[in-house]
Amino acid sequence: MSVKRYTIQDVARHAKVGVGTVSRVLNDDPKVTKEKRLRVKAVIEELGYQPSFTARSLRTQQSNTIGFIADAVATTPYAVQLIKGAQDAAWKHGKLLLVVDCDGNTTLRDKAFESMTEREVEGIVYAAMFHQEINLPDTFKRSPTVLVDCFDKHAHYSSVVPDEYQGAIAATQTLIEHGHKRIAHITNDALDIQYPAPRLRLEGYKKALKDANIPYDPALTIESNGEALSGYQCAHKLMALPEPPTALFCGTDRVAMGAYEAVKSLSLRIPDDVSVVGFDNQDIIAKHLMPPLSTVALPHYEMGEWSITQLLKQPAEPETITQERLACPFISRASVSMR
Amino acid sequence: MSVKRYTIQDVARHAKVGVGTVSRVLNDDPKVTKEKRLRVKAVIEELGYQPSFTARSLRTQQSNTIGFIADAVATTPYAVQLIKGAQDAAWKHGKLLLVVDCDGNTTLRDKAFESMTEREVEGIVYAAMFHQEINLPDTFKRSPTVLVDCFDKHAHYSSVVPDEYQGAIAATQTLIEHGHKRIAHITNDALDIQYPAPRLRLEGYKKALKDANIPYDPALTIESNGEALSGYQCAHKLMALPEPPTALFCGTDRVAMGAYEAVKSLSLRIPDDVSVVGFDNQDIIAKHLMPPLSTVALPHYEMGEWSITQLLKQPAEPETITQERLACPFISRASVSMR
DNA sequence: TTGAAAGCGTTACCAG
DNA sequence: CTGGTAACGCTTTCAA
Repeated sequence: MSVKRYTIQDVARHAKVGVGTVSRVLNDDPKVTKEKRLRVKAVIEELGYQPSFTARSLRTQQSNTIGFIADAVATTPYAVQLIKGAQDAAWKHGKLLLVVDCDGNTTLRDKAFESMTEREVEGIVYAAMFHQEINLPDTFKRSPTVLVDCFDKHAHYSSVVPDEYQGAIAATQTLIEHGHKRIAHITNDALDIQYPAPRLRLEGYKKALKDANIPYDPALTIESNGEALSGYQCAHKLMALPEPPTALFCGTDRVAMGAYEAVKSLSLRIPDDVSVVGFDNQDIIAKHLMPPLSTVALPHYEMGEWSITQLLKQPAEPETITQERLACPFISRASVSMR
Repeated sequence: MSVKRYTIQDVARHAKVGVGTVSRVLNDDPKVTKEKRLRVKAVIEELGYQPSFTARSLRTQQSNTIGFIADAVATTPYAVQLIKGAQDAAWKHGKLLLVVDCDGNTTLRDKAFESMTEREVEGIVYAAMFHQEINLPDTFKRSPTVLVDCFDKHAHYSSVVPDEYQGAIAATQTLIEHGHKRIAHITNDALDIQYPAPRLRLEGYKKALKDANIPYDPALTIESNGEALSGYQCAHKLMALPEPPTALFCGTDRVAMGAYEAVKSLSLRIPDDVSVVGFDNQDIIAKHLMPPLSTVALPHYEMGEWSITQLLKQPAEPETITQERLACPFISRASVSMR
């Protein structure tokens, strides 16, 4: 299978030049005569020579490799976009990603970190699979690291998270602009637990209401666990209210999926009788629901991209720790209509 | 940020031994006196010394790194399981994965391949995101390569694909065991295109019917494009038949999602009035549909695992090219009931 | 502009 | 058992 590899020596010998010259050709050093350059390139071509990245790394002390540690890819489809964004950004800089998913296992996480620093990665991005506070051991400070979809209590690392608050405002505002006044909100988790997403989404919802001078009616916000079944139940409760909502702002697309089921079971139509918007933009749900679901997107790809960009400019300004919030765009499909 | 790294020389000096000894300690070479071993270990600890993987790679000529090229991760949530399976298997052997998603772009794919061989990866796994035939340039033969969820026309590489045929048999059989005789099949793509999945699933369906002595009724198989809306339309056509089916075997979970919608719009109940089974086991759909969807799972995690295992045993038996088919287990949820 | 030679941090061989 | 030293394949001085 894998053939014997030629070395720079072989190339030098064949081209009858010194290794230094070959190296210079490889690195596009201008001070090589055109003639030798051509000769060397010809030999490289002929031999199918490929420089050894390892040797180069050792010599230059840079690996052109970045570590990507994912928290719990297994349970979420978001990871893909996150990795993709990071990977594309890395690729643009000629770097590759070493990916490991530690699946919530902190021992594995720390070992992965070690394996990566051993390989002299130029930095590490640590990605959680949903917005949360995390606690990294101090070891991580030994390598530039940036956090994605999570943040460190003590703000020791740069981080990027979705702007849930703004996203919720956008969703609610859309509903308001469509003439809705009784807008319910099904939260995507119990509010007494400490995840930021459900809380921020609720606050965004309230803020949009307030800005539109619509009084906040506590009866219209109801807690789900983020799953479809729970969404179904919540929507039922909501629609059974003396003065039922005309629009449902669901904390999650999955919840929206359940809500769809509920309003349909009541022989009501979406969006004619009730408008619904989700949160997360899980393609597979949002696009395939009938009608397709308007929702707000989590900027996973962008967060992945941002993390690498941030990492790569870190050496220049090592002490700049940035906490970034990226916008959650509203994706308009067909589940919202004029009241 | 990243601190100055100590070298093996530093450790040797501090411990007052030769570098060779330190190296031996690092590699658990038994012939080192306990005393020196301890002393060296203490110094390593004290200094926080980490061996340079790069230097080691250069010297030993092995990178302990495997390349993973994904075809089009972006459009599918399956990728995650695939990567996870591969990564877990690699990790067990002390290897890490260099991941790049080339998004269907063959130029990018070939460049990624090159970047990887430059880094002297020990092999490459190339993963398509759905079962298909592919065509890799000859360059790939320069490194041990194994194919996942796809295969090479000329069988130049080992490959692993899901056993769609067996999966379809399992699904259909389950329906038959539940007393169904009029079982429809909504294919998950036009059958005149050359993807293997829809064809094999159809064949499995026919085979199961035949084994149960149920005559195959062409009116009961109908072509969808694999999407929910199409599934909805197909299901409607099917249910409008003079003698409508009592069970729907959908070529895709998404199709099943549409089919659910259709049967519900007819005021029929699942599974009481009609049973439905899907294919793919897309958690996010299958688990959250109401009722939860019985379906057949694609063995993505296992395929990922298999690919690495295969790769790592390749050097031992370089000429063994294996074409593997992995079982698609039937996942029983709540959408099938006794007739 | 170029070739020779000195490292980069390991491992592995070779004396001792 | 151990220390010294020669590679591994490259980049980068340093003279010429």
